Amino acid sequence: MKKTTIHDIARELDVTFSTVARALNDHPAISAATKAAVLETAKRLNYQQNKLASSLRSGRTNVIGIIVPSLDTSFFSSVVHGIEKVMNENGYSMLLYQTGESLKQEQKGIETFLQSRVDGIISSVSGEVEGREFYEQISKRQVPLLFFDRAINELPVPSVTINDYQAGFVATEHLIKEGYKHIAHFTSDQNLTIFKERFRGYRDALQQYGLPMNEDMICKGRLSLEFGKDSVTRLLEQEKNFDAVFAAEDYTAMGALQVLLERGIKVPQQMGVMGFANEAFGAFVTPSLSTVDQQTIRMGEETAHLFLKLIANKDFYGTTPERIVLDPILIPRHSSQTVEPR
Amino acid sequence: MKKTTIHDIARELDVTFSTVARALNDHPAISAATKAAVLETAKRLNYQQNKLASSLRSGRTNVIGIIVPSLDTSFFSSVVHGIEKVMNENGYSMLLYQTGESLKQEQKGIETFLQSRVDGIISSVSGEVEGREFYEQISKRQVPLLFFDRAINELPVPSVTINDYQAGFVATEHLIKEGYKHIAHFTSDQNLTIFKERFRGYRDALQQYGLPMNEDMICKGRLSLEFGKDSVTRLLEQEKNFDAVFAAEDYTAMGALQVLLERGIKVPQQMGVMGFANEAFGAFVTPSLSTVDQQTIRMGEETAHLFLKLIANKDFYGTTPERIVLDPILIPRHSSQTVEPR
DNA sequence: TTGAAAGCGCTAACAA
DNA sequence: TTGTTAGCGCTTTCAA
Repeated sequence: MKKTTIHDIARELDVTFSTVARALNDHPAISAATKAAVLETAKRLNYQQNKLASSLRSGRTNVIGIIVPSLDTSFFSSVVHGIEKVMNENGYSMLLYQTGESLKQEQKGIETFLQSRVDGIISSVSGEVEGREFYEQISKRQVPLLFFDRAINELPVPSVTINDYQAGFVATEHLIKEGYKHIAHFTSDQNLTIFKERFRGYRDALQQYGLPMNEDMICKGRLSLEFGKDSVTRLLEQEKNFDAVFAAEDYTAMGALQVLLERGIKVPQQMGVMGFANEAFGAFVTPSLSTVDQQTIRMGEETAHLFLKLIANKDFYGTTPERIVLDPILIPRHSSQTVEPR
Repeated sequence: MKKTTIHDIARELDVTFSTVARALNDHPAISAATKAAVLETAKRLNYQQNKLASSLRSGRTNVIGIIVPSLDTSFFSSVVHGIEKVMNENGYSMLLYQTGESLKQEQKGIETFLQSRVDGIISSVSGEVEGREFYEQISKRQVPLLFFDRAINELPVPSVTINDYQAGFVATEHLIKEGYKHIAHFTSDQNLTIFKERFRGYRDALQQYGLPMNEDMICKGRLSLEFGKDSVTRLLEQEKNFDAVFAAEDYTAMGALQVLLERGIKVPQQMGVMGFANEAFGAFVTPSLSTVDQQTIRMGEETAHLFLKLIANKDFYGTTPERIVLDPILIPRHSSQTVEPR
């Protein structure tokens, strides 16, 4: 079945194709009669606009590209959910690209997006190592760019993030106020601002409350259940003097929690545990896992709204990039709350 | 900055633009020298192919459209993860559309995809009520279509699903073999095959083992933690004679589990609980939640592979649709295993 | 209100 | 091996 074009409709009605185009696009200069006739014929012939042609000509695609490390993560899929929802309501479609934390993939994704002439790119970067020059290609081409969660602070790009420093601080402060004094920190070995900031918050909280920070109690690795287990096991076997764990991610915290319980160490009475990200399981485990919520869906929505606001303004690259910083929400649960005095 | 086109490169090198096009597309009939020169100039001028123009002309976009109810669900985001990964490796980009279980959104998504001239559509439908004629638009236009997880069996469309009947059967059978005799079933009120099949499996397992099915013990509603809590509470308060719950979804099972524990009912000794979907939390709760794994990432990969295989064949709509059915994997955990005899 | 015409940037068939 | 030519289907300006 050959596809119907505006020419087919024009032929059918004995008008020119530009009249048809006007009718279809709600152009003001068109008689109600022809418009109705065109719409009727379009429907009858099963006409469907060719966005490729229209975009090629007009220079707008109404498509934005989204780059995330992976969708197989509740955090990112949840943010993407929020972004898509809002963008969709505003007439945009979404091209999606997963990088798997690989810089090369990230570059490939951006190239594809640029070639597809997306109207904008929203990205959460893969690790801030060298070789990010390709982001400059985006600004060179004047394509609106936004970061969410993981931004490159050196670049003048608008972003929506949460205050990871504050998050690290309040998480640690909470543990301190609950009476824990020797708090270990499990974090990522990835070179990402988010983790450095959480660490900085942890460090400053200890300092502010006059507690010493012990380098031995900082464990870095690939965040995961296993890493949490291994790290806490190592600390225990080295007989380090610690009474709480603050992990930069919930699965890691969960691993620690499991080992502690297996070994008969009482949580929260003997040891406090604090995670990060508010994964669904945290509320269900026993003891329930204290954590920090990152407002994922809200982050997605804010990102989309900021994007829409910024592209409404002609001169995207002429204005100082707006950076929205969301507040993290501390979720204290049983793994860190000592009901009885110790 | 004006965008570079093949014409700019041609002018620079004093050749025609078709020579440039050939060089860029690795056409065999081109001298090594010109090719090198073109590539060098292209890079120097920051050339980037315009896919809109290329697709418009060639009739292929290398884009596929994916339709899911929501990404804010570990199941769908995980499957999409798998699909994107494989499709990306094979040179496809992915347009994403969430329906929020709304038929109208689903139709809108499909229309957008068709207008964008995607090379194929992969969809998980929103509820099999009336008004699905728009799917016929897809076949009319000869656009390859695939279903995953939620298929419309009446349509001759290839699909990748899991055997929900078998899943319902083995889950129930497992409970029976563990000694439970009065098994309640909590399921969705959505009119979806997947839930009807799980229910059918449940019913047949009871029958096969000579256990009566009691209509009072079938609860239908919007699957959620709350629904699980409410349902089990109601059964308890009505003093129904039941000793196990098989929920068609993990959060629902979790709700039931929480209420049981709160009321001091021992799981699994007094009551067995079985979920569905293998959500992350199931492994971490106490007692850990028995469930059925749906092989999400594998489902995504299989879907992508089937799609690639089918479009390699010219005549997509001429061949009988292949339906791949994956086996569910029973994951027995503590919530259903009575270690000691009862 | 409608028509005519140009062209977005590319692919691909045919000719030289 | 390279050039010529004709569109793909639409938007948009100018003219009638």
